[in-house]
Amino acid sequence: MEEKKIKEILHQAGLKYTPGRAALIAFLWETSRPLTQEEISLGLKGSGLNKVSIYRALDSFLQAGLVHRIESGDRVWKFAFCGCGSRGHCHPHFICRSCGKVECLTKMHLPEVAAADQGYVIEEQEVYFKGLCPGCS
Amino acid sequence: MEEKKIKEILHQAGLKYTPGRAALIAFLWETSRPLTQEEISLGLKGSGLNKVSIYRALDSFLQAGLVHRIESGDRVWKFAFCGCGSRGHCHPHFICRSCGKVECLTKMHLPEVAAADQGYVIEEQEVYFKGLCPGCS
DNA sequence: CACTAAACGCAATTGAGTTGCGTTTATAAT
DNA sequence: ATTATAAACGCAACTCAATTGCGTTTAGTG
Ligand SMILES: [Mn+2]
Ligand SMILES: [Mn+2]
Ligand SMILES: [Zn+2]
Ligand SMILES: [Zn+2]
Repeated sequence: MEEKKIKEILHQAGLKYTPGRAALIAFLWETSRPLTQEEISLGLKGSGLNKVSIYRALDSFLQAGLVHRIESGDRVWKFAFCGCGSRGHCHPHFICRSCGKVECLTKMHLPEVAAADQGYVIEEQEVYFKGLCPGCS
Repeated sequence: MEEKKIKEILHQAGLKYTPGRAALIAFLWETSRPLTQEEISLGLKGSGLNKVSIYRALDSFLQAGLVHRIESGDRVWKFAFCGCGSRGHCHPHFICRSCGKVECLTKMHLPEVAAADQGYVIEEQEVYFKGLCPGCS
């Protein structure tokens, strides 16, 4: 992603532009798959942020609706860039039980939620498909 | 739940009958809502199992398909009794963003999964609705 | 250039869940 | 009933992803 676009995204979210955040966004963008903090740290190598700063940047991105957060069963969060603006999820995710990889199924859209029982207000939904990915099946 | 039924469930799962496990199953059964280890400990008071033993019992129940496990966003697992036998989930869950309560939407059934892209094997799905429960809306 | 709030790095902390290990108990064979 | 054995249990110590505190640096504004 071009620096200009990243500057625009951060500015629109009311966040300061920093080299670390730019690298983080670019990396999430090009990977286009939910990543753990550790994967991000490895991917960014020296040019990147501190572990704590990665979590804090991702938190602010999450608040701003720039990323979404996945918990795929092992109590480790994964983060993916998401242009959709919604704070929730706009597509289902696939989780491979063998290699643990998580994939955004961006081609699929979540159905409009049918009104639930009386009194319930449904604001967002989260859908996971679990099984084996092409590499593992 | 009657003791006889619990004995039968445990035997069928290849697990020993113990007072602690019986109390655990009975409590999950009567609560019929996903509970954390801490909630279970509080609910069972003195008559119950040690924290570690609760986790170990729940693990074996999970393997046997007697319970299912929910991760509702705060990195704390919740467990609910589930007679359906499947190791996965047979219904969606509702998560209240205000009070944190989780509910099994047993009246709703998960749709048959449409065959995904080539190579993917979908074994189970997990569906969460997030919003406000009747008490919080 | 000066100012300020936001962002950052490091070290220490938190807490849900796990592991090791010695003891107890359910279950089935004798 | 007695014994044998594997499963279940309790306690203490541990793991490790994520958080917090705090002093320092930096981006953005004027
Ligand atoms: Mn996604
Ligand atoms: Mn349920
Ligand atoms: Zn895989
Ligand atoms: Zn609520």
